[in-house]
Amino acid sequence: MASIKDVAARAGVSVATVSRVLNGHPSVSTDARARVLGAVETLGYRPNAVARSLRTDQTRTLGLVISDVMNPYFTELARSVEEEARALGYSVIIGNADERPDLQDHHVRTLLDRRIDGLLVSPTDGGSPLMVDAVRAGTPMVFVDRWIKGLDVPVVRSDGRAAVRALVAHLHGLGHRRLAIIAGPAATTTGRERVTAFQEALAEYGLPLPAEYVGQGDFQAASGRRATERFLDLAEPPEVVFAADNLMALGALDAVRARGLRVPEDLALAAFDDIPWFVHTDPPVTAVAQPTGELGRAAVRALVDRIGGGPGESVTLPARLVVRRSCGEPAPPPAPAPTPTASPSPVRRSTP
Amino acid sequence: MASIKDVAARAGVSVATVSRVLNGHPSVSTDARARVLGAVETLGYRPNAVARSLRTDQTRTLGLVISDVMNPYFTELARSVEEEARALGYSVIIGNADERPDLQDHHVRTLLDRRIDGLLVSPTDGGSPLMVDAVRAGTPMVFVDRWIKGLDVPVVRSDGRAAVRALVAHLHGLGHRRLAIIAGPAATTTGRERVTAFQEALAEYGLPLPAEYVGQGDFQAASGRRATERFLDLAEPPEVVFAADNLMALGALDAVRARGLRVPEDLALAAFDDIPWFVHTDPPVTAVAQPTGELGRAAVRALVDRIGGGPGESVTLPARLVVRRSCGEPAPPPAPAPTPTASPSPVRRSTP
DNA sequence: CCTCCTCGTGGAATCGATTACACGGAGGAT
DNA sequence: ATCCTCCGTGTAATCGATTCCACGAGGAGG
Repeated sequence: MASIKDVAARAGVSVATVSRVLNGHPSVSTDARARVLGAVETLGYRPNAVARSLRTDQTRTLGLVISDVMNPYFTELARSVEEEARALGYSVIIGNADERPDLQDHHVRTLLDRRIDGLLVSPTDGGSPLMVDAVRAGTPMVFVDRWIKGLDVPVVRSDGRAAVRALVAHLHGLGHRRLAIIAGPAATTTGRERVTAFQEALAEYGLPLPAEYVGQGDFQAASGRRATERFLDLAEPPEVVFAADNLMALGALDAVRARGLRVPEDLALAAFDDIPWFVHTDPPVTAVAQPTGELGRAAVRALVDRIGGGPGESVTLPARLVVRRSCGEPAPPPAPAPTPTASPSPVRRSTP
Repeated sequence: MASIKDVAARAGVSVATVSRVLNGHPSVSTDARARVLGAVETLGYRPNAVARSLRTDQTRTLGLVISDVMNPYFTELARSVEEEARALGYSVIIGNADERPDLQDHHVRTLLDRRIDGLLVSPTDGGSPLMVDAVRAGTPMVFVDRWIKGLDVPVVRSDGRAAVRALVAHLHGLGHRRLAIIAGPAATTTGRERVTAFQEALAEYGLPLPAEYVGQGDFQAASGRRATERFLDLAEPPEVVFAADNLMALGALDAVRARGLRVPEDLALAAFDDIPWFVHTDPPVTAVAQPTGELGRAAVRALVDRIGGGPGESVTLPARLVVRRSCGEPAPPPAPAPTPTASPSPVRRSTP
């Protein structure tokens, strides 16, 4: 592989001049520039990013550590992050933590070793010492979706409270009174917040949330299934199950089907996180939709701002309710337009 | 951030000794080793991977360029690739080409600039000059799923012919005679192969595949929708549509639903690539399942072998048919076991 | 005509590691 | 007692870029 020396030799100039041409420095004669460019062309020279990074102490790379790539929500997040980063001249290295703190640490460590310029994290747990140290050591970091308390790190996330309130209103309007939730891990902010939001919304209608109506899940399909089975075994099972993420909703669907029951007739179902597949399930699933793409882009912008020495502002965007058939709403009439029915429920604009 | 010099100073040894301790060289006294390890600990030192890569000319990083991260098949592939790579001591940088040759080139170029040790590609098109040059220049490369003709690069993929034959047998047994296919882009091997396999299987039953029963898609949902609409507009529409990937199957489902028709009563549906969601769609979709995880792992092993100077053997694994309800098969009775019904159709072992 | 700037250029230091080579001392063989 | 081998260690070159500094040439201004 040709190096800058080869280019310099072929162009009859010094490596300094080659570097200047490549970096657009003004102090280069037209003649020298042309010769260098010619040599670059004929040699097919490409600068070695490793050497460049060592010297400049920047890699123009961002790290993204997410909890589960197989979760469509995070897949979409990763995609929007990469797009925005590319637009700003950065590459992204994705680390998949699979909801495992040890794997999360592995990826954070590897990313740090590679001297990425900044780190985007959706923490799996309450915060490992490693991550805390990295923040203290001054690694530019931004949390996305989930976050860790007590760290001075910008957070980019969505506020689902209004949408959850709209969901409860929708359910209440359909006559449902016994509502249950499958919670996420208590170690994650999203795991706790969604339960709180649900509980608060229920309170507005004078509805209780008994302990046996709170299932414990881990954001994976299997746990949603187990929790739902437990609900169905109750002396007085709930009429509705609200799953705190899309995979657990899938597990719930499994559980209902395995017993030969039907959604929504025997048990209604709603989910946090909307994904394209929910349009095509049997029945289509009512969900709280996050502005995933926006979140990813805002997170990258905040991180790049931090890297540049800025404050890196936190951003909170509102989620919205998407009503489909899984809670008992009559199906929309078969229309030429196949797009999912957006709910007419109130949608509040964010204030960052 | 502490460097090797700081460690050397604190331990009272030279940088060479520190390096030797870190790399497990035998020629270090127990005393020196202890002091170095102590200094590493107190300073929280971590070797700079950038500097190390520059010197050793290896990054212990693999590049993976896939056609579409939002496609669950590729997501799963990426995940298994990362797992196997991690087990072998490598990191993976994923590039998402979004089925766009220019984006694919962008990622290949970036990856090459970063001096990744090897490249795993599922080519979007017939092969850009960039990729051809990289191969000629000696970049260790392995194709996975799709490949490019005429290059001496190992290919890890699955052979769907037996499964497609089993599918056609299944359809024929259900009485279907007018079978259509939504093909992938002709520029991809998988786009062409799946049509050929389908056509050959039809021929075995003396069934034709008229030109108007071959829809042209691009592996994205929208194209599946358009192709299906065209089929439905035909004077004599097909009884079955076979989509060459899962996203186009989703589009087909959309199209059928948008007309107020039903699957499988009005139009049966089958797909190439099985994904977890097909169990939960309305109706559950019959699909040809690739051993995705195996493919990812085999691809990594082949690539690492190449990197080590080995030949990097090609691998072909058989796909299998998973029968569900979208073609008219009666639903399996609601049983406690929720796992998808595996077909009893013949499965051939591969010969690499 | 001399001085001073500006401009284009090259030499060399530098980033943080790895590693070839040299060297001094200890221990074994003769 | 002498020589040869290891062994542990340090010095310094090296990877491929960027960039500070110095230097010579040429033009402008006095």
